Amino acid sequence: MTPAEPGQARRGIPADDGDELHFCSTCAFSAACLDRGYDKSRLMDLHVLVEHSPPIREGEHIFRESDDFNAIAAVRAGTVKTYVTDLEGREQVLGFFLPGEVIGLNAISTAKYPCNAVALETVLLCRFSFPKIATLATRMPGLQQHLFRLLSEDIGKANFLAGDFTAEERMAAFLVVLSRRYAARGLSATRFRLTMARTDIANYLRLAAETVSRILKRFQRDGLVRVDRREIELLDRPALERAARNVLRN
Amino acid sequence: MTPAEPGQARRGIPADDGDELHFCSTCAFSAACLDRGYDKSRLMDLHVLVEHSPPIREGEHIFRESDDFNAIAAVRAGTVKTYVTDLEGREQVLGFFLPGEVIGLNAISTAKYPCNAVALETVLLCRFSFPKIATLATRMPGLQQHLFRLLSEDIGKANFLAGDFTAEERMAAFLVVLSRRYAARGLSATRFRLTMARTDIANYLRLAAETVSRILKRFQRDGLVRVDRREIELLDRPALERAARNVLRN
DNA sequence: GCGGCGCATTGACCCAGGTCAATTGCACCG
DNA sequence: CGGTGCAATTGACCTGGGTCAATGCGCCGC
Repeated sequence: MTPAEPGQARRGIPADDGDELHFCSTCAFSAACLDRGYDKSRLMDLHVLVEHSPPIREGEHIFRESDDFNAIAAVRAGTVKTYVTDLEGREQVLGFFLPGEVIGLNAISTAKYPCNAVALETVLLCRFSFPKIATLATRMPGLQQHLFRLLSEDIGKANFLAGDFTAEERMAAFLVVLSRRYAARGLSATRFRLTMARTDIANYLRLAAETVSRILKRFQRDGLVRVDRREIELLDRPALERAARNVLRN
Repeated sequence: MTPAEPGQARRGIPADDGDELHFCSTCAFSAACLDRGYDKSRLMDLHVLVEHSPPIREGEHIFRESDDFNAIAAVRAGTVKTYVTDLEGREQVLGFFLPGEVIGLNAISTAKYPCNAVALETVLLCRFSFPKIATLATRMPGLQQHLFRLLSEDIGKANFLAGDFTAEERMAAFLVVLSRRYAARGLSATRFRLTMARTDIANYLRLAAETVSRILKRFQRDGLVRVDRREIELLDRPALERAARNVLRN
């Protein structure tokens, strides 16, 4: 079972025999199901089709480009990086996935994973066979709705990288978004660990690693953040939000 | 009813009274339903929940940012541009939608349209109430699958803009993709009309309009294309594909 | 403690593409 | 047919951020 995380209660569904039907607290589907009431027999269905992965160690791949698609997965612990490599073998980071987030959604259309996914630290997953969860969704409208929403959300996330923003705007937005995502999981919004290397951040933001260094240094000089190796503390959140406002638009 | 288009047969489903249940030939859902066999009563359901829009003239909006989301729509004719405006009022073009393509999918997650959609020429739509089509999808697994696929596809399209590509790569990829999309609709892959202004292309590709001009001119000088106002002919498709290979990765 | 490794930082330089300012050219119109 | 207006083009110049090369620094094994 998932270790309890700071600031977040473990979720469980009382079954009528007094036992509890446990969902891992970070699983992206537990909240959806709990929020809409449930039909116990169907939650059982959902529970049964989950497969909790053994720990995946740093550097190990979860799937590779053009592998057959069969399952989506919610990250339970750790960080997953997705990337593609271009024809010259250069890596292009597509995204980072934190606990509670779902990987593999972009594989549905082609039935092959269109990118690689690798663990940046020890990772635990909940895997869901996609055919099975889709079938189940036909009987659980709430689940279907949740899947539609997850997919739709990911379309919107594209804008983050798509705009022609300055290096500073990108970096600020990256930090603010990370902070929000950690906060949504009940972790600190102001102090957290950058679990990815500078080169990965740079690559993701379509910047040079050198630029990331320089911008972080500038942010630190201006009192926006304090950085120590991979630990970061956001000191002036409003200023960061302001710097990111064109990217985040709210 | 939709006027027949060159190179594409009109689709119809024979009903047992000898009459035909017509789907507009460009509607994104007709193919999905026809390809998987059908249950006539349910196709009727789908047919009934379609609302064919009256013509929307150039410059008219289909929806605006933060409008309540209620329907997705397949483009039947014309081109739709989606865009957002940043805090300084500058426009950011998110995409162009040609006949057969579906707009509004990125609105599902928030229940509000996250962008504006405007007609670039006279546009005809098939609107589908989203709650209704979602409900219907629970009874038509093929339709649900199709919706999942459409959504998943749009996630992938993001990469197109996300990479750090050169102006030349972007422009070449834009032309190749347009060509493929027209070809998929049975139109010419080598001669077509750029239905959007240069500034829109530039904005979409995150380039300056001047750069688009210069690149098109360079392509023309090198014999890759012939451009006349908004008409374009692709003369050296292999060279364009080569120029776009890093973006398209295949 | 020492050497080596890999990530991160810093500095010097350069260039793709942005910006600004004209100019062209098509379309529409009275 | 000249005038008006907007999109597109062209040229001159500038700069954000990339590239390259060197250096720093925490960490690990020995």
